[in-house]
Amino acid sequence: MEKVPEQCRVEDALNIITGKWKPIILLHLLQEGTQRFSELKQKMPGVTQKMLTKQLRELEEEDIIQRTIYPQVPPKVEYAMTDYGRSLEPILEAMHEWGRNHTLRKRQKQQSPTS
Amino acid sequence: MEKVPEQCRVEDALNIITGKWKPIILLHLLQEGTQRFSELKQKMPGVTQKMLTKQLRELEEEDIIQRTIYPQVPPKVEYAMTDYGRSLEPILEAMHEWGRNHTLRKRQKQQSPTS
DNA sequence: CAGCATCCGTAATGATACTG
DNA sequence: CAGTATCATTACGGATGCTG
Repeated sequence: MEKVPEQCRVEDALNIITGKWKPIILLHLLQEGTQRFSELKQKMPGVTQKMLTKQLRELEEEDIIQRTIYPQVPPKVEYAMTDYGRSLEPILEAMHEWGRNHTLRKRQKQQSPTS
Repeated sequence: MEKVPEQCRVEDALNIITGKWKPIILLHLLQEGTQRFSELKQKMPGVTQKMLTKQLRELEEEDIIQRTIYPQVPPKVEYAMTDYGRSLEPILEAMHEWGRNHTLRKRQKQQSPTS
C-alpha cells in the first residue's frame, strides 16, 4: 500500500487514453472489433486523417491497438485492440459510468441550485 | 447496455481528471486529507501558483473538491475532497494500478525486444 | 486508401511581477 | 498567504495539398 504521490502512475494511464479522439477510437474497436482506417474515420464525424492517424499511432506505440497492413492496391490497413489493450476496458467502463452520472448530476444542480 | 459511441461519456470523466496537475492534487487530497494552498504547492515541485489555482478552481467548479476560506490575515484557504469527489477514487486507483503495470511492461519490452 | 508534410490559429502552460 | 494580471512560449488541433 505504498501510495506516495511521487510514485503516482495515474498520469501514465491518463497519457494513454487522453487525446481528443482516443476514447472514441477505443470504444469503437472494443465494441465493433477490427476496423479499417476508413471505417473509423467514417464513424467519427469531425476527425481529420491527420488526427486519426496520429492518435492511432500513439495507441499503437503503447501496444493498446494493433495495426495490420495488407500490401495491396489500394492499401488496406486494419486496426484492432490487443489483448493488452483490452485490459483498459474496465477503466473505460468505469469512466463512462461515472461520466454519465456526472452529467446527470450537473443537470440536476442547474434545476435546483442550493446556493 | 446501450453503449453507442455517440453516447460515450468517457470524455466527461476524462475532462474532470485531465490536466497537468489534477491527478496529483487529487492523490494528495485523498491520501492526506484537507490541505492548505501552500501545502499543496510545496508538495508539488514545479507547479506555479497560477496553474495550481487554475486546476483547483476547475476541480471546485465540478464539485470534486471544496474550497474553504478563513477570513483572517494572513489568508488561509483549505482544500478538501467532497464526498462526491471521493467517488472518483476507485477510478483513480484503477488507473494508478494500470499505469504502474504499464510502466513495468514497457521496461520489459525494452530489455527483450521481440521484433 | 491511407498517410505524410506544411502552414496556421487557438488553447494550454509557464515565468514573472504585483496585490489585499 | 493566496491569489490576480500580464506577457512569452509551447502544445494541440485543423485545413489543405501531395504521394505510393
